[in-house]
Amino acid sequence: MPTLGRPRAKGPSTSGLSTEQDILAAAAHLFCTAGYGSTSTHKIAARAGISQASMYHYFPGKQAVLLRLLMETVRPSVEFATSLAASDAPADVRLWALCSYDTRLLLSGPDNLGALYLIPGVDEEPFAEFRTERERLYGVYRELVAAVLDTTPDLAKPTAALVIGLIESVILRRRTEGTMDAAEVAPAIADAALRVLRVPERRLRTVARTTSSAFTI
Amino acid sequence: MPTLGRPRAKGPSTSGLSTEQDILAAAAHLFCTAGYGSTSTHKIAARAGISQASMYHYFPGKQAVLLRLLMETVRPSVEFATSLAASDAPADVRLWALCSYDTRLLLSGPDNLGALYLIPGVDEEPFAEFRTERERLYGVYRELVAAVLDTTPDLAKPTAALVIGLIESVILRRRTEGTMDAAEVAPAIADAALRVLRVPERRLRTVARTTSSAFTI
DNA sequence: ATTATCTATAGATCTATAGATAATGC
DNA sequence: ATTATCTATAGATCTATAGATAATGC
Repeated sequence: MPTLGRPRAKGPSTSGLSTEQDILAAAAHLFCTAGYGSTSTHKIAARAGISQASMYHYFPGKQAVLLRLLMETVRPSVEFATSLAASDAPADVRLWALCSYDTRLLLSGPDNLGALYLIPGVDEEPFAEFRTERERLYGVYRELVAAVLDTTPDLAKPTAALVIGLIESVILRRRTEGTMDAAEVAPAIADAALRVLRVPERRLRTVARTTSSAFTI
Repeated sequence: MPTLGRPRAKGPSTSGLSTEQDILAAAAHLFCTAGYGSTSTHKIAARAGISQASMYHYFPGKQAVLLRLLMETVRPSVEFATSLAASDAPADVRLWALCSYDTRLLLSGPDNLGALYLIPGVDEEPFAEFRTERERLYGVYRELVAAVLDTTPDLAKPTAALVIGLIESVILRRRTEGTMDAAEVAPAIADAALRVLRVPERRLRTVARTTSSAFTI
């Protein structure tokens, strides 16, 4: 798009994306397949179709690229979770919707972006902003689980951790099994989450049917 | 221990372990905290208390160290799973035992060794031996889940994936939450696994009690 | 003599910066 | 003039090997 500046040595972007997006896409792919530590700024730039030095025009380093990817990955989940507050649907229906939405998200796109959460170092200071967002998401899970169990978010924490674990396990599964059918897996994960909360089978069948009509997922 | 050869420049091992074990322990720690790609042979050697070059006396490279760690990590699980075949306990009791055993294992030790499974590249040729062992473990999960559901291992595969996902989610949880109480989490995970299989609550309470007397876990 | 270690190092790779250049905009 | 790119490079780090050395074993 931008017709300004010196042209790329290896020809213009074939993706039609901005250079910044080319860098992010290249980094996403390499971080998810080769790993963060094994991915050099040179490899990212090469895949993005620019020189290594040009990457620094957009990002001060590899870490900044990762932070952007993390934020962009967690944001849709947080937005959907927050939007659920506006809904007046029952808690189990909302939880089912959130579980299946997040599972779909983790299974979508060409790269296993959820795997970015697994990168060591994400627990350190430079990524505090990401962890805050993720905690917001976890908070919604705790509130919904608490509502289903008819208890407080604090007491629901261990059970919410099981539910979150089920969702995030699709990251590992996508790693080992490869691409999966989201239309099949997402409802299965959401069902399993409610079963962990001891929601009766009768009620479960209603919830799954209710959800598709109450939300756009 | 080995009193042979030139002494270490930085003094003898304080761990009392063999040099090989020092290397494995150092690598395990660094792989789990800093990540595989960001860990150099120099850093491993430094932490093990030897020179970088000395590492090559024991391992032909970083990759060989990882393979050894992977094999040593998966082996106890496979052994326990295989030993379950000898038991005549009901399938749900055996599955509960396997789930809680594996969870305990993942929560044990100073390092989050399960995180080694998450390293990109483990799906490649040099680690085929590890994946074979892990498939053996997954096979037992599928058989037990099939027996509980009264179906075939092949049809039980998607449900077994949910159970395995629950177990392995403790790897991610240990990453974000830090050390956890295995005595509390392991039974909770095993219970959740059976709930995913729709085992009735009544039966679940019996299973949990039966297991502790039938197995050493 | 054998062994486990060491020091030294060649060659590869990686990061980050300096400074040049090839476009468009004014 | 401004911009996005480039080339070049210094300095750090990393891998893998060659060859020396400081112990014990025979």
